[in-house]
Amino acid sequence: MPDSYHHGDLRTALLAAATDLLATGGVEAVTMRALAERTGVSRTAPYRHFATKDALLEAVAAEGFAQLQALLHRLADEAPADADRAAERTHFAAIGAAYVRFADTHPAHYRLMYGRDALTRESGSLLHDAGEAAYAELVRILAEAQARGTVRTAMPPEQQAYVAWSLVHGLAALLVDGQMERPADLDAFARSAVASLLDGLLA
Amino acid sequence: MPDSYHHGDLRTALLAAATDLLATGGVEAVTMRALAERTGVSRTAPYRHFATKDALLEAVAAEGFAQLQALLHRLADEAPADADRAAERTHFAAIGAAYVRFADTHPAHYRLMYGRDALTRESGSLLHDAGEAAYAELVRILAEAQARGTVRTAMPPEQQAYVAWSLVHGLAALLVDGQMERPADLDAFARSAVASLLDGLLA
DNA sequence: TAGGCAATGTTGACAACGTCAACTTAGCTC
DNA sequence: GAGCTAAGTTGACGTTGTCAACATTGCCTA
Repeated sequence: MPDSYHHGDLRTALLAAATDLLATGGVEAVTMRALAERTGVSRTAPYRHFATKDALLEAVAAEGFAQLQALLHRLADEAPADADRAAERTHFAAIGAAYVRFADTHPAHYRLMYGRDALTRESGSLLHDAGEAAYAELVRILAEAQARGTVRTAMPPEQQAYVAWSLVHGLAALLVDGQMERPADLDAFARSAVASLLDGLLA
Repeated sequence: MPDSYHHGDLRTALLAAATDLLATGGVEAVTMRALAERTGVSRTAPYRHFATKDALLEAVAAEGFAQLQALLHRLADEAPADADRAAERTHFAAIGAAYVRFADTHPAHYRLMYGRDALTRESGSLLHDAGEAAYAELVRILAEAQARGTVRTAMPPEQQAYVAWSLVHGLAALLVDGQMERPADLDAFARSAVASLLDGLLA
């Protein structure tokens, strides 16, 4: 029912529009008014669905984390059945590279996910939980590998996960923030970086 | 000469005030008007010294990179004279931990340094050069170790530097963005993370 | 089937902010 | 001392986030 007084599903439309603007023009391009115009609605209509602009951005960021988590989950399930250590190592490297590729594909979105003010990140918040879930996925991956016995190390999986996460996130962040010269073969570079770390963790 | 029409050294005062506001209330607290008030000057006076707010923030960020570079430089020169590989490993780990500590001590400043829009990061800009210099410091550290022969690896130092930088930056970023639960002993955690990576790079 | 309530959307207004234009002041040079 | 220029001031404007008051609709109930 176009042109009706009520939109139908403004909330979803807003998130979609925000994601779009984000990809096109960065966070700065995401303004309440622009969103309203894009969704064909008046300036303040979005406030019926999001208390504040920050809340809306938080929801967008949370969506990003959900996607990322789903990606990791999918890849984790593709673990080689007959896992020897070398195969597992390669598999991990592939996951890490996929993580970096995600950031590389959605740079503005990725920045938003991690750039939100730390204050809006209190426990129980949408964003906190979404980020936590993505991290848990990493922990799970490492814990399963330890349980299978292909990977043995002194560090508990939670700690390992932080270290591994730091590496891929750092790589992604430097790339996305334009701080790093883009390697000729990003995928290969990410793989070898993760592989190196893995070798170290297992030493 | 207080209360005089001319301030004397407004540019410096502005940078100091900005750094202060940044530490106190985050980037959001840094507004042109607040800076003017802090330095006892009218709203638009800052524009005599910085063409735009972005330019001012860029200068603040560049100062941060300079500090970070100086820190790394100082630590690099403290390399153990009779370097065997174990000592060198410990030394690297200490540098990495210091890097993380820097971010932890000046969280908002650190975020500003890396969070500037990639567009303002063109070659030749203040910020670009400052970041580049800090990175060059890392490359130098690793190149010297390779030259001394204590560290041997297939990767060229520039690439190694990116990997190492990714790890410490990732750690710092996760911490500063409130995404990581703060480890009980941050310093020890950072050290062991860097040490693990090193082991891997040398394998 | 009519009435009413709650959800959703609209218009008008405001304050904060970045920034431009026009004007003023002070210090230094010739 | 005259005057140029760097540095500072006031006034104004457009953009943005957001509040308050009002309008419209869909749906639930009597």
